[in-house]
Amino acid sequence: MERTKRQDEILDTALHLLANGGVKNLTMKHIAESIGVSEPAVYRHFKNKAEIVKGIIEKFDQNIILQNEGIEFIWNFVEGRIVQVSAAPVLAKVIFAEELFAGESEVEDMLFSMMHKHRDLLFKHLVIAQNNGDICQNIPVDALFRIIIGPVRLLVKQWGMSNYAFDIKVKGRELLESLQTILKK
Amino acid sequence: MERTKRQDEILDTALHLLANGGVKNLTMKHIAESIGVSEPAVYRHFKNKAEIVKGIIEKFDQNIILQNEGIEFIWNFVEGRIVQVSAAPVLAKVIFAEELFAGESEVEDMLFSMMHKHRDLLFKHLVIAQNNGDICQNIPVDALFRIIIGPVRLLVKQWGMSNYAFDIKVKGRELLESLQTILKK
Amino acid sequence: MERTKRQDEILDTALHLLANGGVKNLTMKHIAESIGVSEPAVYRHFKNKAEIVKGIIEKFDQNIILQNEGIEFIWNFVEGRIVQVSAAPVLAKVIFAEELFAGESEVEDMLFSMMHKHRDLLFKHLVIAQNNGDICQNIPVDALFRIIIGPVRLLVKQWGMSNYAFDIKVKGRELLESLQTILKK
Amino acid sequence: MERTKRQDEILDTALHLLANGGVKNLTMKHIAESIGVSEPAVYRHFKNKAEIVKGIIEKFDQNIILQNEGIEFIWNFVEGRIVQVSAAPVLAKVIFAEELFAGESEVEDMLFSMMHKHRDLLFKHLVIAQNNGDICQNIPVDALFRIIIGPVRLLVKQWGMSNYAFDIKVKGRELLESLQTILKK
DNA sequence: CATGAATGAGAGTTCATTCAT
DNA sequence: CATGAATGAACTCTCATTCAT
Repeated sequence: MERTKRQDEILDTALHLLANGGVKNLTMKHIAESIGVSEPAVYRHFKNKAEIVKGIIEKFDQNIILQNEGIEFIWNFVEGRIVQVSAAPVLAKVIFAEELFAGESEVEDMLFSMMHKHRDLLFKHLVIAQNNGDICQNIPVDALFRIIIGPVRLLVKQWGMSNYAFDIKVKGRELLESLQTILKK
Repeated sequence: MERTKRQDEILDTALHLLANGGVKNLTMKHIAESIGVSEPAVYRHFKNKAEIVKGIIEKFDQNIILQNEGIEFIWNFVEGRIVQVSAAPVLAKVIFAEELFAGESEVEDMLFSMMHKHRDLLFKHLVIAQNNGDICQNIPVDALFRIIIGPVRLLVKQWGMSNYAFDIKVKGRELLESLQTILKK
Repeated sequence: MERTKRQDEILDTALHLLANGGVKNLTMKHIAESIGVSEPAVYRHFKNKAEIVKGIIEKFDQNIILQNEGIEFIWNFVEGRIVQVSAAPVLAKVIFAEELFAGESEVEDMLFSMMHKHRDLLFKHLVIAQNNGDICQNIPVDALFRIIIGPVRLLVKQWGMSNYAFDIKVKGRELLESLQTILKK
Repeated sequence: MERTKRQDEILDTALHLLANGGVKNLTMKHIAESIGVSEPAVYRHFKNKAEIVKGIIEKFDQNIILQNEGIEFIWNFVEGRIVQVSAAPVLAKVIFAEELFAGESEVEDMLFSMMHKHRDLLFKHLVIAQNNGDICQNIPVDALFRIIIGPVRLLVKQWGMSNYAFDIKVKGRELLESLQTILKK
């Protein structure tokens, strides 16, 4: 889905509004004001507000590097999230806040399927990693999944909620190494 | 803060509305309708909507059993969360959704200080556990914190988002044991 | 369907707005202004604009006197329309303007079933009248129906469009007598 | 007023929009979409929306055959309406719906003068017919006018509202013969 | 302790129209 | 001859809250 310059501008603005002030801050009026046009002008570029929200969600979808396999894929995925978020800090405030869109079923579906896509992918590579002996085999895959992704989500959330009070790259690396240490064998 | 019967009823209703339909579902009108009174009647029991939201947040505060120390405290805390949530499933849909209240600074502060209170407590006992040799010492405390709490939060969230599709007690136990396994020594 | 005083006031106002200025004049803002309250206040009394429109339509439904039969019923019906309209002249401007509500399917259905109810009733009594020899028998019932109702509708419409430029009771009586004259035998 | 091809296309499209969905369906956006151009493009061909509406109204004006006189003219006029409408069925849905344009005074005037022109013409020939003894003389001319035109209007309206559920030529002929029967002498 | 009625502010959206290109 | 982008005005409707009863 190709986007015009204005569409990108709107999505960017919307993301920022969402990050600073939550859902109740994400209004068409605020979007319009932020980019300096009238409200109806926004409708030239997005059919309605829902389309804008969906546009934001699409930004959450990390470009997963497919060339890796097994344990490599896992750590790459983790690192990728940290890089993605540190490159666009506002994301930290909303990327794991699925509840923000509760009640808007179309958006909920998007998020749900995105979550499942990622989970299935990670599961697959976790199994490969276990079979290759690159990761501990004495704990179930779903626990493994939660033990890896849970901390990453929490780290990102803390970074956002603290208004970027620490260096997420440093703490991200620290977390990654810690995970590698305890999940070895 | 003592609560009248009606106040409890309102908070309960509000929590359910929030869980099923998100923030945009938590309106004074819906609250009033759900408990079968008029809107002004709700104002007899709570000064305004913000007070209701704060009342909900207070419910999140887990009653922490203070008699334990070190590693015992940690695992108890984790188990406590699972018990709390399985006893009141709607909590699963909102308890870790701090973003829901973004923009309402008073509420944000409440959540922030609650999070910090828990974190400080866990930090303290994690240090004790490390000093006692009950938990691995080769990873930093904050990483340890994230590796324990992150997965718990994710588990609870998945349970809520899946509409309680699995037995959280079983998966909670599984997660606890996995954490104990990998964090030993 | 019992109506409160305010509801009657709103329906009355709405009817007048519709009559003077057509559909594009029938806005919630105009209704609110006309009765001297704010827009939201109107929503206390009607769930939405559609309910108001439906309320107006219900007013079109003539109270049909059931005690008559055959030819008596027919002429009574015709007279009833004239009386109804002369008692509430604004009706003349909208009562036969089914097209006003085109596109609002729920309202269209209401109008359609009301039209059919009246038509069926008149058909029944026209047949009785023919069997009794009170009306000419050499023309089909549906033509008879159109020859009686068509002129009544046109008369009412002309009265409304001319801004009540003539005495509808006089012209109504004239029309009635003319119909009786030509449809005799 | 000569019309370009594009202008005819626009008027045709507009007429269809008006017939299917009423006034609220007749928007510049819909017109533009229906003929596959942008909105500003429509303004190349008509100064504004009012001009388009006026263009539609002009289509209502029946080409009256002037060679007939008296009773011949009357029946010809009636037949002409049926032919006109059966040739362009969408007309049936709007041609007698003067209320559709209520509030747009310029358009109202057009309709009013068109109605009067036809009425005056028919009056003139009705008088001739009465003088020639071709039609009953014991009822006033305006009643006669309503008794002839009223049923025709109703027939056309019923045909449109029923979505052309019957053969209007058959029913039109039936109506015409019925009128001729009862108005004889 | 509760209600009916009301309100200002603001939500998302659509309208006819204009202007630079 | 056509478009993309924009706009002021207006639309229906919902929000949290207040006040007289």
